[in-house]
Amino acid sequence: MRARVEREREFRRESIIKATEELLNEKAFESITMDDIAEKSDFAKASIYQYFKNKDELMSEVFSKCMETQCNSIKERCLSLTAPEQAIRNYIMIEFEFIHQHPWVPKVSATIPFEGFNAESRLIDLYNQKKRLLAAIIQRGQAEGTFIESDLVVLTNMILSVSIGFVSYISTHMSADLKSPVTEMMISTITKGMTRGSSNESNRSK
Amino acid sequence: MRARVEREREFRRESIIKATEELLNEKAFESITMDDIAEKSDFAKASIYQYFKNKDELMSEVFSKCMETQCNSIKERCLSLTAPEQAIRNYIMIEFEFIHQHPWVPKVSATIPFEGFNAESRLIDLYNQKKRLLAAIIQRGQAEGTFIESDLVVLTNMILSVSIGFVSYISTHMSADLKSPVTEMMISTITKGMTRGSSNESNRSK
Amino acid sequence: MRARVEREREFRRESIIKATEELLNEKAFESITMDDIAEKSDFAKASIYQYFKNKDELMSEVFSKCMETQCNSIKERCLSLTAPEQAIRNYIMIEFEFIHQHPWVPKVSATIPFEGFNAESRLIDLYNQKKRLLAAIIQRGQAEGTFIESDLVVLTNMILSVSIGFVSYISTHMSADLKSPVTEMMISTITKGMTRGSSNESNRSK
Amino acid sequence: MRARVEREREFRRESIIKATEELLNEKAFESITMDDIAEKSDFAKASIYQYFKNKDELMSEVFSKCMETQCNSIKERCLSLTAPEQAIRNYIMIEFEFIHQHPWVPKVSATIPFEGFNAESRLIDLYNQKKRLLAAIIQRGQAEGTFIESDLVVLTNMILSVSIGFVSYISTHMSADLKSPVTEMMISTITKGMTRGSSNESNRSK
DNA sequence: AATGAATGAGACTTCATTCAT
DNA sequence: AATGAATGAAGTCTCATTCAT
Repeated sequence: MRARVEREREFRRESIIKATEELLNEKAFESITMDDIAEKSDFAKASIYQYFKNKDELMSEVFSKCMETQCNSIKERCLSLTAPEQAIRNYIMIEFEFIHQHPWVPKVSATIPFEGFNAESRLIDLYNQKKRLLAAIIQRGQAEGTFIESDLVVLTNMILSVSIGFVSYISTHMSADLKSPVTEMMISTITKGMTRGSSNESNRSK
Repeated sequence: MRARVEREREFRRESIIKATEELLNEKAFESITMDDIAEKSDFAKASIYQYFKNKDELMSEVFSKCMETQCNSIKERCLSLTAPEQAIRNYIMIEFEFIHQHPWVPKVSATIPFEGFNAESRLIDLYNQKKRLLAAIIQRGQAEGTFIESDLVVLTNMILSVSIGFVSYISTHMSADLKSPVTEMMISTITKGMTRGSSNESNRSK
Repeated sequence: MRARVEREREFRRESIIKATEELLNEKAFESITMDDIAEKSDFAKASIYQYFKNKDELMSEVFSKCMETQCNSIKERCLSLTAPEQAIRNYIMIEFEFIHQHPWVPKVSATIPFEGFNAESRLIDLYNQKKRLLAAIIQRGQAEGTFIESDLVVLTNMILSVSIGFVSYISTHMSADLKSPVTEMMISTITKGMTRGSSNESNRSK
Repeated sequence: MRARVEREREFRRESIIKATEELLNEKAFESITMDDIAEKSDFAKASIYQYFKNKDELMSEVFSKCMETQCNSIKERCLSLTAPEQAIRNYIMIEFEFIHQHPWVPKVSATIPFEGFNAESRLIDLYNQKKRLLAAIIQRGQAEGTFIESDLVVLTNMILSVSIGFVSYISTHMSADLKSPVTEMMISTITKGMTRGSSNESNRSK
């Protein structure tokens, strides 16, 4: 009864989010209009305001949805693992896959938080959650003596940033193949960069 | 006589570009209005159109100016060097310094070329020039046997992308200090990643 | 249901067209602004863009509407007639009446097609249709031996032009009375000019 | 001394007028900008304001110049003639020639006086002068019994208007040849229309 | 709940005219 | 006298949001 109505409402909300995502793959964040979204989602423009307070909220929701999914993937495929090295590999792989499904994210991330965009705290929370998840992986690796002992925060931020860089490479220069040797090479480089006894032999020997 | 007038005109042009650059540090590319620029540059809005045909041209000019400067730096500080490893270090350092002076660039780069923005070919040319310069550095390193022998194009794109990642790190997490150990660490990581006999021992041994 | 909404929309569209027409009686085509139209039609400026893509389209529509009406009048009151002489008289009378209701037309016609105005082909089509209708009248008159045998195209264009001249007279010098002897005199002059055996006795005798 | 300066000033004034005239042949009256005129006349835009108070004055001057010339022609070639019929023929011929040299005039005339254009009284005076000249020709013809005896004012306005019509034909459909039989035919039609004993035999006999 | 219609606010751009040298 | 520079006012068009049914 009530439940079904509620479920339907949620379904329509989702379909608007989906339409927006599709648009994000086609054109730049700020040049997407409510008209675009209305057309793509097959709702009247005014109807969208029954599901989202305003454009900013809608956009927040779109981004949140993505990051939520990603956070869940990280939890599932990285945190439970015993081997820290493999966990990091998986983490990077998740970033790669992610970019594959949401190629517009790097563009948008680069401009968020930007002035005038009232990201709800939820979005920022999610970003921090992802960071904490990554930190947890690294910390475990350090505890087990697998990873180098640099400052945890620094290391986390670095991995995060390097990933963005690689991901930018992926989204710009590679079309589809996540299994290509280039991917493997990049993953290796990052992993080695933080594993004791591989790329940091020199450091160690000092 | 003529010369002075010309110089003054150029000076005013520059000051508009400068004002725009400052705005780019404050807000996103597409939400900067001609009114903003007018106010910041202390001209009447209409006056700006005496120096730039339209908003796009002005923006193009701002970007071009930056990339030109950067290309020149690369030429000066990387190409003449004998040691390829040092050249690469310098290249990365230039990227770092650059981001220091133009923190808005990564945000903008991530969204350019974006739909609807008619970047003049000059902008694209400059981007390609930078790529060619980097390729030249790498090629020399490969020729001398210093760098790993992966495909030149792949390697170039990778360095470019990784730099963007690091640079994104810098712009997000570090305030000012280019001399911090973190910077050094990042540079090392990249450099090692492409130098024979260090991070790629394993590859070599294969 | 659907039909009423549709009808109402059409009604509002018409009312904008009407407001524009009224303005055309007050000031020149190019100095009418969208603000003028908005005020006259009692819509917000932005609303007008829901009914017409842009100013040019609106203007085209206004012109087309007029010419369409005129073409229909010609069809009704000239083509079915048996006597060619009467048909021509009616044609001229229609031009007179037309100018009475749309005094701005000669001013606008004189400047259309003018540079920068993207008249849709529809407008040009209508103009040509009117020409063809007139030609048909004349041709019949020639076939029946009533009209002089000059080249059809030349004759058509001439009548068209002379009408413009007379109409310009009407719109400049006469206030309202279409039944004045002057009108009759002008109609006679034109009609005689093209009827065999009246003004062209001399030609005939050659 | 002074005189030469004065003469030079006049010369430059003329050259601006000439440039404007040329532009009038290229594009519509209201879309000609002071920038256009500046470029065409090889003056700086600001300089034009040293010769003409504003755009309207400049335009007035251009039109006046033309009409002045035409009035002079009429005086020379029509008023001195003894035969009224020939005088009218010449008058029409002058209109034709005029349109040949200033094809933009009909377009402009059709929109003058238009709102917002402050034609100085001089322009209107000239227009009235032309009218008086034509009236004088007709009056003489009537006095001598050559022309029909309709009301002088009406007849004058008619001729004026019909000329505009023919001239519109000329400017639209004929390229260059003023000597074509069509021209002759049109002149004949008008002349006959107002000469006793030709096209108006029927009237007379009534 | 859904939506066609309406709109205020604001974006970019143009242009006649004035200012300052 | 000549002109490069500056600009207020105005024009066209867009868009997120609200209103009314």
